[in-house]
Amino acid sequence: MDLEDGGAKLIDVARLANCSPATVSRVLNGNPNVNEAVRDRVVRAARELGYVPNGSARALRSTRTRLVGAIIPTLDHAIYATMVDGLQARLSEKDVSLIINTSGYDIDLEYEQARLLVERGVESVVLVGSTHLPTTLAMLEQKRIEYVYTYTSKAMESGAAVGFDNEKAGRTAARYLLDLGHSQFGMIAGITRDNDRAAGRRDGFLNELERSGIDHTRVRVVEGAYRLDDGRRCMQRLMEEERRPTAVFCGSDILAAGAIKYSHAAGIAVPGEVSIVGFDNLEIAELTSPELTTLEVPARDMGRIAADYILASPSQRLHLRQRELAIRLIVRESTAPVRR
Amino acid sequence: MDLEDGGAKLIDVARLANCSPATVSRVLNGNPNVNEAVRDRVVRAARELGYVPNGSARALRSTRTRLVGAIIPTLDHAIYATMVDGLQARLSEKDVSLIINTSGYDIDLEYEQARLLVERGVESVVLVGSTHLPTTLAMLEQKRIEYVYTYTSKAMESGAAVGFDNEKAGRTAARYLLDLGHSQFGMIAGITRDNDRAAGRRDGFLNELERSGIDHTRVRVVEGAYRLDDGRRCMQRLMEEERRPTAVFCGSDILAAGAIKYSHAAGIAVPGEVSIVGFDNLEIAELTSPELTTLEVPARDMGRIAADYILASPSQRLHLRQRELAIRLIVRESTAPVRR
DNA sequence: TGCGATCTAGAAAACGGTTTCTCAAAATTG
DNA sequence: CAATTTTGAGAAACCGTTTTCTAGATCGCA
Repeated sequence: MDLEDGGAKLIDVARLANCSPATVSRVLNGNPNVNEAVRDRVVRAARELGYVPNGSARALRSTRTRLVGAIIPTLDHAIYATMVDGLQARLSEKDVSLIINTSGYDIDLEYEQARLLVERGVESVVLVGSTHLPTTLAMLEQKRIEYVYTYTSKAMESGAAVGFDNEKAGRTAARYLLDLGHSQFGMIAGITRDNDRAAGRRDGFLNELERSGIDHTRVRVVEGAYRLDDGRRCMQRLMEEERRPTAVFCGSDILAAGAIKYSHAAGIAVPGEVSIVGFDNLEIAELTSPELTTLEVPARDMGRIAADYILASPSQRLHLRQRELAIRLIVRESTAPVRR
Repeated sequence: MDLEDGGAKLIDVARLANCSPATVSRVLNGNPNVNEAVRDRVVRAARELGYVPNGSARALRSTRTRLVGAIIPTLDHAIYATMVDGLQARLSEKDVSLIINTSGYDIDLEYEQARLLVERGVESVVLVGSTHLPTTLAMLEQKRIEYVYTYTSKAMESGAAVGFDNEKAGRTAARYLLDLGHSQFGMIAGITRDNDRAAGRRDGFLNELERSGIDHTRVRVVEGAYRLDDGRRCMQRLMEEERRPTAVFCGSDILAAGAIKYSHAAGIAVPGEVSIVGFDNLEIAELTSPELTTLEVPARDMGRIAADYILASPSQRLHLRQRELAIRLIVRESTAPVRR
């Protein structure tokens, strides 16, 4: 009768070790109040039976699941995949498992996924950005589930945030291009609907221009999803305008790469005729020709730091609630002073 | 006393709906043997209380967790991230959650993660490639957990596989370059240790060359991790050889992109002096100049099909056990007939 | 030696659902 | 209309752990 169904249970270990289930539980959980000899017998018995505890039972009784959820727009974009990679790596060091869901930038779908995560008993949830359904947040709060915003630095009343200031990032791009002497601007933003980050970048960019006397209505902003082709198309629209921009800020490196592609095809010199700034500093920023000037987003760090927050004790958390990471301008070859 | 701890439980719903817990359970699980009126009361009560079932309790009693695990080398490489994206999307349509772990190409670490997944009660595990510790597989089998190999088409005795034939892929690359008239070859392989896929690609490449009378000892093979810089360095080593190759096959697009970068810097014309073939057909293949000739790996499809297998009933599964997907050669600009 | 404090470990009660068993009422049948 | 089947719903057992409660054994110390 050795071909057991699922395997040995705790009580089987107890029997083999000739002790009570309670004792086995204590040994397995590192409770010190157990005699050396017994401990040994239990460990041996557990190994012999190939015993693996039943997580559901454990979770049910102890009300601790050691489960974390993350809901991100997509794994198809390196910026999120890398964040998750960092998050997962750090969590798994502490035997915490990560359930991941992709919402495709849809906050209604996000709610459904959050609900499922709650049902699974996750103890924390990592979210992207700060645009979420009120019901989503209410549900998490009602269930006393920690949540962490990423890619944004503004935490709400409850919940924490680890990320950067998207508006400041937009301003940085504007400042840099202004300093190069540009005065004709265009922007290829990501889709800003339900996306505070894309919107923040755009607003920061426009605001900084405005502060330097450039009316934002004179700045053409087009939006595209995060695909190469969108970048191409958007750049085309920008360059077919009556007054061509000499400087274009893109909401992501992918869009920027597409913009460069289009420029090549259309015989527009980069950065000779138009300077292009990307966002993210993905590996591809080094692959475009010319190489892409861009803003570096600390994706992996965000994941790691979010994990640190989650793993911290409630008292430690207070210090970690709001964490703004720096974003750096990486100057490469796709930008130059404006040509007279 | 409304500020409840975690929220309402099933029994609270039962009380409010004035029925037994069993009935509530039936309603929530779509059991048809329940009167319309009662069903209505239960649904209403559940909504009113914001009831969310406790997954652990449910899993414990029903022995079904609706949890799937995936262990991949890294999320930092688009080829895996995209597969996971497809996998997750399909699974979540059926309310199955995905726990993901990255092993960093370390099969010992993979075992630890598999163990944790087993403990969590996952019903299936998605693995990458076919190189795994015997104990890992034994554990899964003993616990009657389905597992699926991806990125390889050879299933073992037990378990399923959805992927492609890496050796055939290597042969395809060789055939293509041979047909272009090349006779001096080099290869930049991924790290082949514990990596059947990278090794398969290399072997297929060398075998096909050998079949055409090219001694494999004359083909220099260097290995690099999957970073741009590794591609650069490897290409350098290849091109500093006495007899320079005129055709180089790279185990991934990233390596190929690095190789092209190096060639540029070193003033070696691509494809004039050396043809370069990549592998994966990532988005970056369109960004290099010249654009990269490469082999397309159906990453997203693998994820989706793996999900289909997992979601299938045991009887359906038999048909799906081994699924070989086609890989296509995408000819772009980085390859050309050998120069006389 | 005796008495409280400290260890050690077992018995039994949870945890929050699902499932089985049972039975009354309603519907169907001859 | 009686006998039989079907339907609807409750009572109670159960899933596999952890935790609380309890108590015997051992120890320290007066």
